[in-house]
Amino acid sequence: MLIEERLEKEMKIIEENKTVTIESLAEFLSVSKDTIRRDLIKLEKKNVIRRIHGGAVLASKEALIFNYSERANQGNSIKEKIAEKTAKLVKDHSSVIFDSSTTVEAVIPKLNGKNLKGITNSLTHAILLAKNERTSVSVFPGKLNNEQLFLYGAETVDKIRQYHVDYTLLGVFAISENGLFIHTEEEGLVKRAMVQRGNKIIALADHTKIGTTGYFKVCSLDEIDILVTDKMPELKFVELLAQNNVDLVITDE
Amino acid sequence: MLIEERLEKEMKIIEENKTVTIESLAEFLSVSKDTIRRDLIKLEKKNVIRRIHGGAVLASKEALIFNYSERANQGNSIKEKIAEKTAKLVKDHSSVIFDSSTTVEAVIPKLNGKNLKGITNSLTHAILLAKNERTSVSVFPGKLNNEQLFLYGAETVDKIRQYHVDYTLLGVFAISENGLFIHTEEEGLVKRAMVQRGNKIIALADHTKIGTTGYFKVCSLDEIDILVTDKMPELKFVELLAQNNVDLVITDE
DNA sequence: CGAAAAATTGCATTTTATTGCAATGTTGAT
DNA sequence: ATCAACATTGCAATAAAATGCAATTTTTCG
Repeated sequence: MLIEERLEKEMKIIEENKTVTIESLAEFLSVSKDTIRRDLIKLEKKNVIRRIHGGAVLASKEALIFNYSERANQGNSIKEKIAEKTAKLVKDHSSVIFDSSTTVEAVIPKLNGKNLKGITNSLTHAILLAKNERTSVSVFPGKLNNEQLFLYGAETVDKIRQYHVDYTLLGVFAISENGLFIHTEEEGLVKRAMVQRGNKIIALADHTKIGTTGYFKVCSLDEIDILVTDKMPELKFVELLAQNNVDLVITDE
Repeated sequence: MLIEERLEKEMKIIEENKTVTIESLAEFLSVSKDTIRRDLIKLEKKNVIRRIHGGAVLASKEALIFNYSERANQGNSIKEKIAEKTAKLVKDHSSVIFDSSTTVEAVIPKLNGKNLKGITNSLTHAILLAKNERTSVSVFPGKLNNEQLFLYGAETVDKIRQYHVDYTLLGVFAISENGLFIHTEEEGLVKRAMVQRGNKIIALADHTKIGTTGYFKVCSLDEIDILVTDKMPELKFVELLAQNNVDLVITDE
């Protein structure tokens, strides 16, 4: 049986019964409990179930909140690797602004266990942050983008200006010698304000985004402190980063 | 049996009887009193019960609804009926403040199709509102309650004061001749500000909440305009509402 | 096609969680 | 104040979860 097929069967059973034991699933599907456990971990990562001692329950409310079609293809290893490295850069007991990108979102679960003050304009990020009980979360005000669930507008920008934090985590749409770019002004103005209010600016961008430009300029290269990416960029760009005092963190060794 | 299942059963029993002894729970569920004690500690941490010598009592009706019975009697509950009636009171093309109660949450899907400006301090409400494409949503800033995902604090209250809307939808914990009450100051201060900034205040309360009082006073009766509930209250209370110019809307006919 | 890389799976081992019991400390009704 | 009932704490037995490992299967390339 294909794994996907098995996961679907498991999901179906949990949906029908609201709860399930690992024992019963293992027996019903004729695989070991270990396999069931690993399956349930996968389902939990998609926020469709909640694991509990001895089994799992349906995560009805979570399911409502998170949009799975987008989130289903997790394990996007580039993003996960970047997230992993980034999480290590964030010291315990610090304050962090999280911008509303999906790369930044991937960082949040990796920060689990740290004592943080998290501030964000993304509703989904806020909910993920709230799962770490050691994190105190604040949310900026603003108009809500109904699709992507981030807050924006003058209110958001004004509020950001009242904060000052240790780190700003910035998801990047395009980065080049001309600076960092994003495709909408809406988000751009917010990101720009976030850059100005962070002590250490950490930009996250996979290699496909390096050397490209976009519509709205968020900031110039010298305004960021660290760039986390998956592959070593061209020498020319590496030198450019050095000239602008940007530390480069590469996930591939 | 899974622990979660046992906790649900315990909760159900407490819900029905308002109070319970450790002895009876231990016997009924065939586990030791020690286990019951530990379970009750868990439930107490979730703020749904209060432990007392020899047993436990229900913490508050509102807290109860937040967590457990919500899942159990989904469907045609009292809450749904109240939500249905409430939605009809909200005119198209109006602005609405939604407070963070689950009763108010139930109203949101029923507003689908209307052109609204929605403003809320609840992340889950905001996400539900965003599903209606004709609704523009704003979110108040503030500190996030990690359990129940609502925003609160001075920032929230300050921001509310900058708005003025056609309707405020208010979930109520207790209502009586003394006014409207909620069990935490955290939420109370926010609700109080919301009442002051709405043109028409619609309070939502099932019959069990009428004639009771709580810890923190949100406002007095004359500050609300409409009360939506499921059963006709005592004549005395109906008269009281009339004296305070509160319209009464009943779901049961 | 076919070899190398990656993923999957079950098993053994270590770590953590749950539970009941006993010893000791507290509470509260009379 | 007293004493029985209750609560708390530490402990040991058991069950489940996490981790590491090796065998097997599947996927990915040239």
